[in-house]
Amino acid sequence: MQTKSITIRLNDILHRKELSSTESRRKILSLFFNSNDALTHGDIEKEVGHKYDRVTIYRTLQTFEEKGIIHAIPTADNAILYALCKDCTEGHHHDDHVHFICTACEKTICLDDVVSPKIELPKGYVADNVQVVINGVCKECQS
Amino acid sequence: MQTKSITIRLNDILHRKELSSTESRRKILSLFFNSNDALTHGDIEKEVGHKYDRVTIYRTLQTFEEKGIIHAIPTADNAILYALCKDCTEGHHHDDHVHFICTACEKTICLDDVVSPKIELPKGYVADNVQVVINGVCKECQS
DNA sequence: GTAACTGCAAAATATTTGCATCCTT
DNA sequence: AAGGATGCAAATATTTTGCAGTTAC
Repeated sequence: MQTKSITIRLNDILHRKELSSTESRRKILSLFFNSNDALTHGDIEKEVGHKYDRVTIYRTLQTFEEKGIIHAIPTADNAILYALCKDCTEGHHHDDHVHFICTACEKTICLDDVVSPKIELPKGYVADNVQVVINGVCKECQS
Repeated sequence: MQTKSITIRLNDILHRKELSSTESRRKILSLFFNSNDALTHGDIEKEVGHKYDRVTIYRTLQTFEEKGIIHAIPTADNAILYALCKDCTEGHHHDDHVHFICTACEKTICLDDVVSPKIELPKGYVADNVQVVINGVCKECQS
């Protein structure tokens, strides 16, 4: 049975991060797995309706980010976007891939295979990580 | 007299963008000229105290951004940072330089001379603009 | 059983809107 | 004088905090 094995997988992820496997966490985590694009707090709230408290969603996203399950994507407007991490560990994110924001469908996508470039900085500056966000038109929206 | 010539310069910028030159706009614009790093709404509010209404600051920042006087810098936390534009026109920003966020002094700096790299995207994706935000330690904060 | 997690209430903070008044041109 | 800009009040939205009750392990 498909559903059961997914639940096991979610349990597994949570336990590896030393988080207890609760219904709300499994549900929110599954939303990320079922979505190709990044999600905001608002997106999640819309999806789950009043099933879970808004505060729980805030706390869950924060916990997931701290534990390296999801990462925040910088955007110029005020919404914090989150997406699944590939290889992040607690307290240390390795999301050195490019994020693509489509101006047509408004979706934000992790281009996991496109790594951030090395950038030559002026003398005295030391880079820790490089975040790249590209605006444009995505594959799906090309006419 | 120095002060007067600065005022003239601010007037000039505002008039070129077809904005009337008001005290609050000149003040806020001058803050950007006097700051090396990017500013948030909150920074500006702190600087001007209760001299101008909070709403005026919101509206001024929005107007400045629309007119291409300042640009918003994407960050992963919830604060929108603004910095002066170099060559932006109304409705079209050309801020293809790198932004540097120092993890020590927390300042965000426009590296105007470091341009965003060309990035090879997967088939079907078309880039409009490339935003690069680098976290690290800035020149001033190197021990 | 116990520590961790959630829901509820409420506080704190941030942002937007409408409208009357004032200022720039 | 006229249109645009500001200030104030208030509505709305967002995020945080404390605490009591519930759940996972």
